[in-house]
Amino acid sequence: MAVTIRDVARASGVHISTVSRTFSAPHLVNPNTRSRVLAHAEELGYRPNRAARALITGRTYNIGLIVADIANPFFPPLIKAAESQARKHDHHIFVADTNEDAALEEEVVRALAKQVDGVLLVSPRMSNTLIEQLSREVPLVVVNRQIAGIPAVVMDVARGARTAVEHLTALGHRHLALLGGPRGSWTSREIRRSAAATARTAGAELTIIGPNAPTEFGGLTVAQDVLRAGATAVLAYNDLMAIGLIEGLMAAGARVPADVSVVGIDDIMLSRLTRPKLTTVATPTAAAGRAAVDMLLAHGDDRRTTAHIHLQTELVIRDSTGRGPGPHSPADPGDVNAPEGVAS
Amino acid sequence: MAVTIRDVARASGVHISTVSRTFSAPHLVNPNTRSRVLAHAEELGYRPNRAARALITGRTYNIGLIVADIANPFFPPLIKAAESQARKHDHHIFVADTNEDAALEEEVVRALAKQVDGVLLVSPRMSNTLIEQLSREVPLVVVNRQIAGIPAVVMDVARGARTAVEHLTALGHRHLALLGGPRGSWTSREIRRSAAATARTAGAELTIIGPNAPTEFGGLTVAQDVLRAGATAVLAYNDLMAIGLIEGLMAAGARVPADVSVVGIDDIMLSRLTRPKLTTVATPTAAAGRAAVDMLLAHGDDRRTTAHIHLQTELVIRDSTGRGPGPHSPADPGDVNAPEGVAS
DNA sequence: GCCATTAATGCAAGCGGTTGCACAGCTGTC
DNA sequence: GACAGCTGTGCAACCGCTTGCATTAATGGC
Repeated sequence: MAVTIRDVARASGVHISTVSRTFSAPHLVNPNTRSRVLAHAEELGYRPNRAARALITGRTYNIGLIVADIANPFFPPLIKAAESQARKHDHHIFVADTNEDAALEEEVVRALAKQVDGVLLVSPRMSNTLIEQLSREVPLVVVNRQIAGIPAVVMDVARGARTAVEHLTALGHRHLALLGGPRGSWTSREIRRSAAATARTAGAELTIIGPNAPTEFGGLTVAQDVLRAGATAVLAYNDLMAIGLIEGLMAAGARVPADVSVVGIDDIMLSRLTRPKLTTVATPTAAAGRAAVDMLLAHGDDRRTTAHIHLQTELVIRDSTGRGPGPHSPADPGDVNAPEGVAS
Repeated sequence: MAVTIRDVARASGVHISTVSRTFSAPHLVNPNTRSRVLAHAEELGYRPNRAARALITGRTYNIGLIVADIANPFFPPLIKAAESQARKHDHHIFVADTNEDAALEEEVVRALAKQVDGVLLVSPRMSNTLIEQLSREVPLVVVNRQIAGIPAVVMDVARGARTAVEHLTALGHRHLALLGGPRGSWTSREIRRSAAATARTAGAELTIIGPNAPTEFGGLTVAQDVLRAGATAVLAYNDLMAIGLIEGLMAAGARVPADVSVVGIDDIMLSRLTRPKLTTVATPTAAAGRAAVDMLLAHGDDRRTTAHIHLQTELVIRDSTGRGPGPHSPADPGDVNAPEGVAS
């Protein structure tokens, strides 16, 4: 049915090994022969079977990409960038969604291991130990997690969280809440650590709420907790939770940002479009996707590339944060509230 | 390095064919032998190499999924559902993003053909002829396109467009605009055909604007065209364009829905969260992803499954549509505008 | 108790390629 | 003109696995 190397060999009157070399070691074949073979290959529509090739060479030209939830708007830009970068290097991408389930992550890595050159683990939920173990079975690049000896791309959320908390305390907020992310999230721990340290320095109180599902619903359901805690400003694990929280706060009669300020993390497309527009910490997701693919492909060359790439984050101030009850720092503009802010 | 069938055979003291049969034809091997082999396989961490198996059986247990733009929020829920459904049947999914480029679609299908059992072509931009040709090289299931002889999953956008236009004319709008989608989109043509027919029946005028990029920016840039045309209601090819259009209209000083009503299509998550909340035609994207995978997997059994599955759409009335200048149908509630509608 | 079945396993070819090695023909050197 | 050294190609083994066929042992019918 499909055209194989044998068909091309027969048509060109050469041995299959010559056809093989025409594609994988062109300098070893006579230019005349080569062009004849290429012509016949073209005519027959021949394409080397990558799986067959991989059987011998060990290179599949495939990459596995494992994410917690494709439908979470944080991931698609990363997937898109990774796919595009991979294809630039003639690689294809397997995408798997683990539904925030650590056990499933392990299973999928193992299932994919044999048919990929490496796996990108984005925001994994499983333990470091397990990741280290898996990295002995298949080349791994981890995004949003730091593990000694494992190549990683991390976004500097700690700095992002610090900037966000400083923004809030500068606005005069003295009682902050932090909505934690899912259990097992390195990012969530980083944020908590950094936010706690920054709040302490600023002399502000910080109530931790969570872990929570990193979804709109996860934010929606803790609105009452935030109000009950008496916080006037909230930093959420991600934008989705921040948006859900705002919905929940409004439903409870609280105004954002007049009564409660909310900051998200990620700067997903949504954040510009909700009302009030969300103040958030922008994370370079596309760059992370590209960098992770690059690391994985470089990995093949020198075995022990265990570098960690750090990507900067940036606070984007929009309309969901405003003055708190305390004195605000004059350095910070007081009227960050948008004129088109939601009606009170 | 990796453990192969030979390692398991050696450990179990049987021939490799017995190990092979233990996994792919268990009824042919003695229960005692089988359990012994399984025990050793488990212990060694053996997993059959799917690529090697595929070489002989022709079944890869992989599926290709080709979309125009992963970052377009319409696609992720579909991808997620397809991936989940595929994994339920022990298949993995290659995801490729073609950036709305028809030529790239063809290239990717061909590149993937040898290592998948079939390809899901979601909202393809290439020609029917080319799709027919490709379907002779690899099993294809098309989503959002109808081609005789090719299995397809289509969402009934024609009906959705009709319902949307009827909604608008019932509100008293007499001059409508339609924002077309990208060139090559079957959905876009369906919408146009249906909207035109419905508008004619209702005696309303319909201005067609497009083709356009199916993005927020694509909607934003045609806001002026809409105003210039004098339309008081707009049906957009998708929610993203509708949202961009609303931004553009507001920037130009027009109020939504007071001056112009806007209806989108898709009901992406965003649509509930923007202000005003978007009236839109909900399309069953997750169901489409599942159905497409099911069709592809069934395809293997009886060769000529060329059924077309039709999925229903539904108009979701929110806050972006309101009364037009003409008489409105009493059957239609007049006060669809939300109380929290954007300030005038 | 003999023969035809049947059950369980081994053997080996082959899926579509790659690659180390052998070999033939040509070139250039002395 | 003999020989070393290329260059270009063919040969055959092999990657990890499946599968038709052969082989052997055990079973059952009469």
